Formats: sequence, C-alpha cells, structure tokens
Amino acid sequence: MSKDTQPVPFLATSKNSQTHCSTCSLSSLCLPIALEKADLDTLDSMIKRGRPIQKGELLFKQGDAFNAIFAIRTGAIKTYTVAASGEEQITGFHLASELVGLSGYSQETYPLSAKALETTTVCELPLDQLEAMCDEIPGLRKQIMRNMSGEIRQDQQMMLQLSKKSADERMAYFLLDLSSRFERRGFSAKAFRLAMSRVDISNYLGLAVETVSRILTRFQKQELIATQSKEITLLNLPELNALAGHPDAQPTCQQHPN
Amino acid sequence: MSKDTQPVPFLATSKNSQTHCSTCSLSSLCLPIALEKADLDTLDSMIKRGRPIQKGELLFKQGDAFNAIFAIRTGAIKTYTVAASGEEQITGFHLASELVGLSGYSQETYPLSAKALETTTVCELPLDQLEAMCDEIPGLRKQIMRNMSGEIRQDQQMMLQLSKKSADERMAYFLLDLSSRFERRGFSAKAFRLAMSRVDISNYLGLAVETVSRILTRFQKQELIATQSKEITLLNLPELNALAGHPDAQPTCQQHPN
DNA sequence: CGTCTACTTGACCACTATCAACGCTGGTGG
DNA sequence: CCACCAGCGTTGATAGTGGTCAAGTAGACG
Repeated sequence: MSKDTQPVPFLATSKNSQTHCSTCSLSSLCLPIALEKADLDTLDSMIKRGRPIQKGELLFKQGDAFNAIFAIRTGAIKTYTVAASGEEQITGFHLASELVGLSGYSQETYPLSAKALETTTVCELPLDQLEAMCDEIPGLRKQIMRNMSGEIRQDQQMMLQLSKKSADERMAYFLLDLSSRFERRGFSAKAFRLAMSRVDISNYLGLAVETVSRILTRFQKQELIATQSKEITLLNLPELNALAGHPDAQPTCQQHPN
Repeated sequence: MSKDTQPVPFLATSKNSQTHCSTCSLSSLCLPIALEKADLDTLDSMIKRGRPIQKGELLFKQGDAFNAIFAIRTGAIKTYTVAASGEEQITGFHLASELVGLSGYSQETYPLSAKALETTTVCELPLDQLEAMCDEIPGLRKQIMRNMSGEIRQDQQMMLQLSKKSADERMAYFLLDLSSRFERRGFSAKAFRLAMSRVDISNYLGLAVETVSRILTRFQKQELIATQSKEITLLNLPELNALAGHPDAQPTCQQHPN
C-alpha cells in the first residue's frame, strides 16, 4: 500500500534523454506518420510523462473512466479482461512503442485492465487533447484508426490460434511473435527476456501452466530453444516456424541431421 | 459459375422502401449519431446500394483492396480469416445493422473474407467518400472509431471464451449472444433462426461439428432449448445464463423441480 | 535461514477430437 | 414416380491432448 504512494525518482526520464517526441527513437514505431516539426511539438507538449510504473502496478483498471491512451516508452505491459465469473484473460502483451488503451473508445470506461510486468515508463496522451489535436492534424486520427484496426487483426489472429492450434503450435507462435517484435525494435530476434511469468503465458495461450512448462522443457530437449529462467534463446527458427504453421519458412527435416 | 453472373432482380431494394438513411429503421443502430438532415442526405447520397448478395457469395475477399466498409441491411454475413496453412477461422457473424470491413483500415487490403450466409443486402460506404465526409461531420469519425473499438472488445471477449470456457459454456454464450442481438433489433430474444450451419458454429466456437451437434441435442433433453433444424427456441434463459457464466441472472437449481 | 512464490515434474483422467456409420432433405434425371 | 446422390446433421465408439491434482525444486527476499 504505502509503497504505492512513496515518492519514486524519475528514473527513466532522468537517465533517458528522449523526453521529446522529436528525439525519441520510438517515434517511428508508435505513430509512424510524417509530422511537421510544429505538429510534433504540439504533440509533444500534450504528452504527460509521469513517474515510472512499478512492476505489478496498474496503468488503468477495467471500469476506470477512459480519458487517455498510452504509448509505452520502456518496459512491458499486460492487458487483461476480467469476466463476470472472475476469470482473467490476458488479451495482450505490449512492448515499448506500442499503444495501449485504444479499446476504450467504444464507451466511457476501459473494457480491460493494464498492469506493468516490469518497471515501465509511458507517454500518456490525454483523450481530450488528443481529440482536439486530431482535428488539426489530418493524418493523426487515421493513424490511430490504423492502430485500432491493427489490434482487431491481431486479436483475430489470436482467435485462430486459440481455437485451431495445438499447445505446441501456440507456444511456437508465441515465441516467434515476441521474436519478431523485438527484432522490429532493433533487438536480437534470437535471444531475449520474457517479461511475463509462465502463468501469464499460459493464461494468454489458453493452456495450463504445467503444459507451458512441459512444452518449454521439451523444446529444449529438441534443441529448438534454450532457456535460463526468463532468458530465452531461439536455436532453430526454421523448425519453430514450421511448428507455428508458417510454411514459407522452410521446415528442416523433423530430425535434423548431424 | 454462371449463376454468379446472371442478372439478379433488385429484390430487396424494390420490395423495401427503406432506401434512404433517413427512413431506414436501422439507422439508429448502424451509426447511432445525431446527424443534421443535410448531413444525413450527404451520407445517403454516398452509399452504394447494389444488388442483393446471394448465399455463398463473397462481399469481399481476404487480400482484396480495401476500399469500402459495409453496413448490413438485411441478411447475415460471416467473416473469416484464412491462415497460411489453409485453415479457416470464422471471426464473427454479422447481422442487419452491423458494420463489416473495419479491420481493413490498418492496411491496404482486407485481412479477412466476408461471405453471405443467406441472401443479403448491404449499404456500401466507399472509403474515399467516407474519409472526405468524416472531415466534414465531426461525430462521424468518432462513431466509426467506436465501432472499431467495440469490435476489439468483442474479439477479446471471444478470446476469453475460446481459451477458458468449456464446450457447453461456449454454446450457451453463443446462443445468448445471438439472442441479445436479435432482441436489440426488435426480434424475439427467445426464438430465432440460425443463419449459419453447424459447421460454421463449430468453427467459430473452436469445437468439432460433432460436439456442437451433441451439445444441442443434450440441451434439448435438458429442456434448455428446442430446435427444429435451424429454428431455435430458448426455453430456459436463466439456466443458459448460468451456464454461460452470467452470475447476475439467477441460476435455478441444476435440476429444476417439477 | 526460513518463507514465499514461481517453476518443474509426475501420475491420472476428463473433455473433446477423430473416425465411422447412418439418417434426413432437397435436387436431378431416369 | 422413384432411384440416386450430395450436403448437412446426428449418433456411437475410441483415443489423444491437455487439464487437474499432488509433490518437489529453485530462486528471491526479509
């Protein structure tokens, strides 16, 4: 309780010189539109950059008044819905440069909660100011709509995964999805750290924790991956792609020759 | 083949006097915003109302150039994505007054296909004109964004269903979802016709056809529903709600007393 | 050093997919 | 008029994937 209210140093903002959109290395990812310098400054002035959010803290809660969307600067966020029965369903993991909260647009309140998986810094875009700005910058609203429809596409991809794929396929898909997202941000596609717990992964993929654990160990035995707690290395991308059902990536033989 | 190209009478448009937004009984559902009479006329003039789409015909196909969104006037549509592996996943069933094609916004092409489940009439909203009109009518774009974010919410609900619920629960959820949507349109919430086949239902719910069939017959034995091929009647809404995980609707005892 | 949580591993079994056969219905052609 | 067929739906038998339960291990932290 008290640790929520204790003052927190502006860690990221002080260490990080990217406190302006114009200098932010993520700007090409978060809202990749060609903005005039003046527009960029307007956008910039509107953004609230609060203190970092600690692991486990909520960015917003299902039912909260919808009054801002967020762009993640550093860290990672999970979003999840809570059913009437109390079950939680993680609907997505969000990495740096991604927008969170767009689904709030349909109503006055957020239809899901967002929780930090690790210490996270965000750019808060207050809704009223964003609205006003959208009226001035023609491309901006369209860009936001693109983001929304991109999220629809992604969710529908996930529906396919959940309803048609085996546990192995889902796992491979999950790892490769993360991989490509890290790569897009300039990180290694083959080695990264899982910000989320096994429980989170299992929840997201619609599996039991035990199943996730078993699959990861089996993948290791098959030399598809290597893990050391949360650090993960993808050793055999073609095979993983084949598992995930990507026929374009040439699957090597089931038994790779030595 | 040839039946696709043969001339089709303008069935619905000729029989149906609602050829204008201002007289359309669905207008309050499809884009429920307060529009000036003049704006309504502008919107109206932009809409292309083509010939009815026959059962099995495509409204648009995954990969087609994204150049319009559609509002369903009469009939029903299923939308589905095709994975690289060829598997199809039905992502939604769309009834009269609902918008289809919004997920195209994120790119130049539709990320899914839309097929008529029965003879269907639609209002086509060409994208370029819609865009132009959005710049003039402030509320319109917001309304479309609401629709999009509503679809996100819906898809995320579906993710929860697919990953956390048993076959019975999914079935109950599906029936109740349809029920409430019919009710919203002024039809009976208790008796309606399933426009989709059992195969479609099973695909949508991530189940085998046999499972769907078995559950429906069991629901009948339990006197939860009555079916006659595609006609369906919900006999015990409280119990169905309980099954679907709606704790608010009082579940009667598991065995209802005689 | 003890406690807590996260993760792993094993044994068992339930849910639901799969395979197979059959019934029903509507359309087609003899 | 009836035989035939195709598509859709139902029902039964069987088996497999992945969930559940239970116990144990490993890290993190006070």
